[in-house]
Amino acid sequence: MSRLVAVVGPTAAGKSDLAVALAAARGDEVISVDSMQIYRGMDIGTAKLPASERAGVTHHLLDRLDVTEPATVAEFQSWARDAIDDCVRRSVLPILVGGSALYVRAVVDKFEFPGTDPQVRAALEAELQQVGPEALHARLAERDPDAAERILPTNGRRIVRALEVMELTGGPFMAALPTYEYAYPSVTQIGVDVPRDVLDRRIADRVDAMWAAGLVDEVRSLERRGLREGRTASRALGYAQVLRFIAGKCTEVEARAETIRATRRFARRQDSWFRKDPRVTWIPYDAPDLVAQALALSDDGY
RNA sequence: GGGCAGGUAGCUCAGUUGGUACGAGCGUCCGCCUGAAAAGCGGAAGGUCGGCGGUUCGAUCCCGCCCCUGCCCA
Repeated sequence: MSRLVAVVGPTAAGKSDLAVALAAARGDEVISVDSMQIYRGMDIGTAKLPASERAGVTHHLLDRLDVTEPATVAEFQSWARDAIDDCVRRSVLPILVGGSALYVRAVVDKFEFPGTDPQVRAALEAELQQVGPEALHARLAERDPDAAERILPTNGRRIVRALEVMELTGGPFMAALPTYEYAYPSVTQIGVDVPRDVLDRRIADRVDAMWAAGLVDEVRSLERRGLREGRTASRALGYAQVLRFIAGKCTEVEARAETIRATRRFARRQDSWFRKDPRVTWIPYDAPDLVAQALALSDDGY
């Protein structure tokens, strides 16, 4: 019987600290479910907990990829499941911490990804550039009306993926998320609840702190390691903006302001994603007994 | 005291040669999302067009006065 706990919520809510506290309390381990902390060298901008603040708790799935390597959900899913199995085998409770909502669901829920093929993908993407999303959408409508119905004609990305899956599998593309169904016998999802105005402030403060901590230098050195060519890594909040600044496309002040704006937007997207999941139990971020409450919830699985 | 520019959506600004504000970007709110998800995409709500008076069938746009902001002159 494998149990697991997941700490979720928007960025800057305090998930990492809570997860460490939970793990430290019982000698358990943390599994990071984060699409950007997976990158080596992306530390400041991803608010990766420094080893010194991990209280000796083992963290899985940090620093796995090079900045030039693309990250993908499907791949991450299998890594995370391996990490979970590894913990379970040793009778350690895996504590997932994740702000990447789709990643969390892909790990925790029954979630299967059809394959992918670089060739097919590249061809479709080239075509998207050429003819635009509407034309591709029209084609999708012929071959898979249901999918076309669910995907807006302006969303090139999803249209390409749908067509790719069709070519690969010959079957239709499930253009909708699966129902909530855990892939493990006992899962506890704990949400860290922060009011928006407070969160907005925390985000601004954190971005300022990142700048003070040397984010710009971090990006410069990662740029030398190919960050700019990294498909996913180059898009990370803060990194994308600093890259623009370094390229002379905006001022440093603008880059920082834009990072704050973009992070807030992101936090709202995360929030609406996690709020939708009725299985999440929310705890106020400033509850004096936050850790105790979370521990109690974690025990419900016994 | 005089001159000039300006006062239009929460913010920065377009615009109407007088006929119900086509506004835009950002922000805000809401939603979608299956191999880029810290990505990608969509929808909505916001305005007595600085105030008062006048001209006019009708003024945000014309006239007068006033208030506010910035710059210049004295």
